[in-house]
Amino acid sequence: MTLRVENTLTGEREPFEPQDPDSVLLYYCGLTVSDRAHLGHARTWVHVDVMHRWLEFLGYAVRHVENFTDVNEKIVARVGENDLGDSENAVARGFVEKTLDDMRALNLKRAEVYPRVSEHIPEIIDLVERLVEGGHAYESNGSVYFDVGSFESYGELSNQRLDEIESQGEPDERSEKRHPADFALWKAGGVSPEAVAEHRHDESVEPSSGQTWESPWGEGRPGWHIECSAMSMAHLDKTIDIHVGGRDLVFPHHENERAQSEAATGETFSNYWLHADLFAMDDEKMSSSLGNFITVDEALADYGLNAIRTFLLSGSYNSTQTYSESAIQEAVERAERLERTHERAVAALDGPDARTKVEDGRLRDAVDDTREAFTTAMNDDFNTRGALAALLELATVINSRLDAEDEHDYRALKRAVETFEEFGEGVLGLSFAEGATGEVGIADELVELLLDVRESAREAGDYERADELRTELEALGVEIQDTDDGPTYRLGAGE
RNA sequence: GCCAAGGUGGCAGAGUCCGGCCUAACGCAGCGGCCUGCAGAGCCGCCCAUCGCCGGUUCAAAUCCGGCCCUUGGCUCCA
Repeated sequence: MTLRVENTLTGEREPFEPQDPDSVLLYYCGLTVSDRAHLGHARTWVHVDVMHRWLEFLGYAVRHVENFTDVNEKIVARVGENDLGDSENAVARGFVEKTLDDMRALNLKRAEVYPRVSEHIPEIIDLVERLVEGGHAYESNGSVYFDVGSFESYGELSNQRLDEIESQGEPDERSEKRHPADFALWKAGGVSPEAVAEHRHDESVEPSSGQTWESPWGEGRPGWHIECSAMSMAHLDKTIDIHVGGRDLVFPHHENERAQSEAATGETFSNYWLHADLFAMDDEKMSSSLGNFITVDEALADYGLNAIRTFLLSGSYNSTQTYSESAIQEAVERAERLERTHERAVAALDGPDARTKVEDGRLRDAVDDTREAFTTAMNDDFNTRGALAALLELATVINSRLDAEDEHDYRALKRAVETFEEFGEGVLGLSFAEGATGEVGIADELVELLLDVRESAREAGDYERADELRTELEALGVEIQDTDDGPTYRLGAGE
């Protein structure tokens, strides 16, 4: 059973075979740090994170490189705004820090490196020089353009025909370019006032033109696409196994990246191109520029890690997902079901009724079936919804068996718990750790105390008082459940 | 206009590559029952789809072929 992935380049689902059978070189086209990250970014991150985790589960050493674009006119447009910073670099730094916080909060595995454009100007210049020397690029008024006509398979990734492409880049570039589809590798001077004006949020601030660097063609800034080629080669290799990013980047960004990389090295840039589909809000793409977004930190604060990850993983990465309150609510329920079942299984495993001599065939079969179903789903182009379904089916059997029998199969229960942790936590990145959904410490002791008070009331038949306590605790985010073994509770988000 | 992805039950969303186990997965919502002082959780069961439309291939199609309609994304910054 091998992994199959949908390759944008060929348009087909093909068996995944890395160059080195033991490792995977993965480059993820990361964020332009000009604003807080939103759920759309989180969706792609979480899916790429699960890909990373699954590849490791399959035994590959994953070398994951993910850039931050910190040189960009949208960043320049925000210089001086509020207390974001008084230079392009300072603004970018602030958002990089926030973004890393968001990533950590989403429980993403760390990349090997998070290279930034501003740190790779020499590599970018080198690459542009090679392209000029190789006849794939030309200088014009201090700017350098890639000659699309010099790369015969230009347009193959995005299925564009050269004669259908109207023009790329800003209007003022047109007169400098030989072919309208040629794109900038290096741009003379700073960011133009028009470009800055287009993205400004605060008109009262003195506009900046951003940083510039010395180059063989004079002062200037790197073009948007060249960065990923340069950083990918600098930190991975000329040829990588997987290039992944959002579907909105296929053209022109990835098309150009591929063209310039392969023109420079003469070798395949990436063997597999994976694209995550977008996240929509009211049937419209969620995006910073449209302003219709929910930030990652807001979403996490409202629903918690497990619900958000479950929500984002409830469809496949390569299909569009639409935000809706009811879809999130569904994810909340699914995530809680997994959490509760895990908790219950652990309690049973550690309790006196888990016996080594008991053999529960149904539970054992269910664990085997789950592991197989989960693996099959993940190997089928990372079908996370199917993987989640497998785990939820196991949850039903676990609950059913725990309900039905007084004594439990210790070994089977242990494997079931391990399956939850290995797949649910290890692969899907959920967290079943104690206190994952709330605070621990003194709060627990206080809740225990109130539960004792409530139990006394119940024993005395004062249900009115008992229900009142339950209702009030619930409003504070403490869910009480009465069971045969006494009351239990879970800390939730509260109101 | 060109390119791409998609149209499956009230919602959400697999399955479509390799046609039959799909009388359509997992789940949310809803309904009934068990359990419970009650509630919740859990369990058992039920309800709701012939898979955008038309035609074709086939013993057999959500799955293959052709045409059409619609939605979204890209062609300007964007995961």
